[in-house]
Amino acid sequence: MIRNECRHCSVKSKAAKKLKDAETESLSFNCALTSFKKGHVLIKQGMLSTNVVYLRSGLIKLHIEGPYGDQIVRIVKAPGYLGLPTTFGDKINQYSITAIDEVEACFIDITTFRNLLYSNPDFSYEIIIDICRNELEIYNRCVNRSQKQIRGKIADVILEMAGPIYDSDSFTLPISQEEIGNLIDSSRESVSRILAEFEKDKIISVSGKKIEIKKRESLLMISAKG
Amino acid sequence: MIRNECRHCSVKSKAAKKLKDAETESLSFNCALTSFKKGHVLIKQGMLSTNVVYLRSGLIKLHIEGPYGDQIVRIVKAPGYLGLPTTFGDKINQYSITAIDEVEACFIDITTFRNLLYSNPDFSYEIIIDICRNELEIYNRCVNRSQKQIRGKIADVILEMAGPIYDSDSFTLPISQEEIGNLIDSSRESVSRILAEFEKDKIISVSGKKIEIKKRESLLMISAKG
DNA sequence: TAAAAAGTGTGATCCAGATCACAAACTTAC
DNA sequence: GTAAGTTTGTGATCTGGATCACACTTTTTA
Repeated sequence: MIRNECRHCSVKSKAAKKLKDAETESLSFNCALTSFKKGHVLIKQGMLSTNVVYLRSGLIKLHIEGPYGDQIVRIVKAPGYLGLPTTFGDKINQYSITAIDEVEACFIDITTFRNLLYSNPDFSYEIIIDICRNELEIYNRCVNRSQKQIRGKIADVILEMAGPIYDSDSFTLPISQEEIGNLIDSSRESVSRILAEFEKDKIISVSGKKIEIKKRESLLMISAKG
Repeated sequence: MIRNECRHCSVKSKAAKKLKDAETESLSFNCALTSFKKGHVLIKQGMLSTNVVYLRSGLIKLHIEGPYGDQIVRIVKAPGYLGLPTTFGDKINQYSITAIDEVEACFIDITTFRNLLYSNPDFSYEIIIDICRNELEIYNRCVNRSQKQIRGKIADVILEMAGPIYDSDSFTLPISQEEIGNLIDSSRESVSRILAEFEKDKIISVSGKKIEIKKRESLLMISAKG
């Protein structure tokens, strides 16, 4: 399963540029870049964790088992770090991370990760920026989830898949309709009905899990009007 | 309005201990600790921001104007930093921060704040821990908001007020019923009805905005069963 | 301290979307 | 390739909570 060794795989962009300076030593570590297939659980809610996950490629879902079943909080695309909160708090994972696509990732020991943060301000800075972005994303998602109705939320999911996630108007849904329901707080049946409706209105075409956007403007309108 | 000068007011706990060492210089800055009264807007959605806010004391609400009105994302108690995302992203505030209590805060220039992060790993580390905690909080809030029904959500609000926020079974609600609605995604009328119900069942006693918890176990039960 | 504005209580009505109940299609596994 | 499991489609019914409507109370303002 292991594909190759991934030296400094976590140190990218600005931080990476500084690898030549005095701090190089403390930034060096090896981690095994491993690939996992769809469905693999990288982080399991309720379990003790001693690693941060660096997601090199692929898609994951961050989901929480709530009082009434599983809820997908968000879908995250590589690259990025996962499981940071556990690095600091009580180390029991508060959520699960599951691959919803073929995924490449490596596990970085918490201590190594902490040293990295301490020894490299650029790295810390990047992490902070990253988490802040997440924070904004989740705030907006919260507002959308509660203020829009199903049609608008499904339009959003489709646009997000086409846009940030797959970068194409034609893509294969990486999750089931039930999971879409868990992502937008609605039932499997409603998702099915709305998708059928969109298809009937020639806004999208559906064949199995393949979706193609036919009228992007319509989706944008539906998304905007709540 | 200015109460006093607040040297190093942002550098607390571990980071503060290191003030004597070589990095002291870069950590030194003055900021005016100011007090604001209830309703004062510290950060305004849509406006350009060049400051991070350090909240020294008091309570604020973080709220977002969505497609269908204002939604309170969360209520935050001092101490802590506010408005971090704006420090990095496009500098346009994505949300508003409004005092819902008498509040003491100071504004730290973004550049100063960045230097602080760069020059002090302990400080960066604390900030990361802090943001991670927020992240978890907001994830859980998301799940609760969508999986529980009104009774459960109101029970949660009351318990949160009594617990983390005021540390007493008897407190004065810092927000209106309408705002509680905006916090838990429900209407003003429903909040009113549920509070009346709780009072009738002798779970709480209400007089104006004063609330006293009579049967904490009942609230916990209501919260738990969704 | 009176008038205006903001906040609250409570009934009556309505509706988006959940839930139920099956049938059909698609995926795995042996 | 057939049986078992999983995912989807679609009607019929039900319901939590929104919305409307209006009286009452508390707070703010001038």
